[in-house]
Amino acid sequence: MAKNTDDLRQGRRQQPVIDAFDRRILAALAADSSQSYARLGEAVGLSAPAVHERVRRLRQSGAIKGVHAALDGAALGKPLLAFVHVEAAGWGKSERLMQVLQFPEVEEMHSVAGDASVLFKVRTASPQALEAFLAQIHAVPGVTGTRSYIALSTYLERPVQAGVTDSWPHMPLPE
Amino acid sequence: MAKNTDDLRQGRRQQPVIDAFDRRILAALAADSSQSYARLGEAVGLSAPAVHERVRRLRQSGAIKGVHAALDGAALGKPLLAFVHVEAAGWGKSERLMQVLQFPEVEEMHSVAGDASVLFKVRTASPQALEAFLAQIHAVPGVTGTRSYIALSTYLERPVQAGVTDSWPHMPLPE
DNA sequence: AGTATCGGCGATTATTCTTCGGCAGAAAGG
DNA sequence: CCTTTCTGCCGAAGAATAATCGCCGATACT
Repeated sequence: MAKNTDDLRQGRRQQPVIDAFDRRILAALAADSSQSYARLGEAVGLSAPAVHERVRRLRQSGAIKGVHAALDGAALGKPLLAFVHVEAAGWGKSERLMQVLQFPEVEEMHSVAGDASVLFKVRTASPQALEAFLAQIHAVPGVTGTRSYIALSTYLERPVQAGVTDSWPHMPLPE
Repeated sequence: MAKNTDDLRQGRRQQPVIDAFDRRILAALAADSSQSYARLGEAVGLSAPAVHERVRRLRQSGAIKGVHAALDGAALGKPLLAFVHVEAAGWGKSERLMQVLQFPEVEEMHSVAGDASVLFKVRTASPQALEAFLAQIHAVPGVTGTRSYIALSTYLERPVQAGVTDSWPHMPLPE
C-alpha cells in the first residue's frame, strides 16, 4: 500500500514532485505556450502523451495557473507604465482600496515591507489617466501619500521563470 | 488604387485599427489563451475563421506579443517576491547591469524617473538568494545603493489588460 | 519472489486549426 | 447613379493536433 494513503484519506494533497522533466516543460511553456505537445516532447525528451499527462498534472497542482496572451501596452493605447507606492496610516488593505483593482489599468497590487505599504503596477493611456488613478488612491481613507515611479524604458518584462539559480556566482560584497 | 499604396511601397506599416471586436478578442485571450477559436467567436459574435484571421493580424502587428503559461512562483520553489530599486551614479544602463537579466529570478527591469534609476522585479527561493542577487547588483560599477521592497501578499498579478478606462469616476482631490 | 503502483509509449479517435472559394457591404471613380 | 475594387465575414473541406486507451517495463513494498 502506498505510504501516503493516510494523507489522501484526510484530504491532504501531498506536494507533487517537480522533476527535471517538469522543469524543462514549464520553462518551455513559459517561453511559448502555443507549441504542440509533440514539439515539447521532442524538446524535453518525452513522447507527446507523456507531456500531455505531465501538463495536466502541473495544471491541476497549481504550478501552471493559466495561459495568457501577452499584449503590447503601447499598441493598445496604454504607453505609460508606472509603479505607485502608497503610504497608509494603519493597515493598508481596505475594502475601499481593493475596488481600484477593477480598473484594467491596474496590473499588480502587493503589500510590501519597506517604507511603503502597498505597491501598484499600473499602465495608463496618458499622464492624465495616471493622475486620475492617483486621485482614486488618494480618495481612499487612510492613505497619507503616494510616490510614483514612471518607467522610461522597459528592458525586460517576462512571466515567472521556471529556473532557479542554485549556485550564485561568488562575488565579494564591496567593502 | 488603395490610398496607402505609397506607405506600403516605402515599407511603412500603417497603424492597424483595433476595433471593438479586436478589443474583446484581446481581452478574452489575455484572460485565457487556451480556448478555441469557436468559443472565442461565440463570445465576441464572430465565426471561428474570422477570429482566426483577426488574431493572425493582431499577432503580426505586434499587439499580441506571445502566449505564455503563468507559473506559480511558490510551487516552483521561489516564494519570495521583491522589487529592488537601484540608485546609480551617472547613467544606469550599463553592459554589466544587463548581465543580471540572465538570472531566471529577474522578471522585470525598467529604468524609471523618480528617486531611483533602475527598478527590478525579482522572485527568489529565499532571502539568501535575494541577498546574492543584491550582491550582484552592488558589484556593478556605478551603483551607489539599493532599496528593496519585499512583497508580503500579492492581491493582484495579471498580464496587460486590453481595456482602457476612458471616463474615470469624477472625484475631487483631497484639499 | 510476488505483487501492486506508477509512469511512459504507441495507436486510435475526437477536436481543433487552417485554408479555400464565394458573397455581401463599403469606398473610390466614372 | 452605376460600376469597379477592395475588404472582411461566412460555410465547408482537409490537415494537424489534442485527448484517450490499453499495454508494457521499472520501482517499491510485502
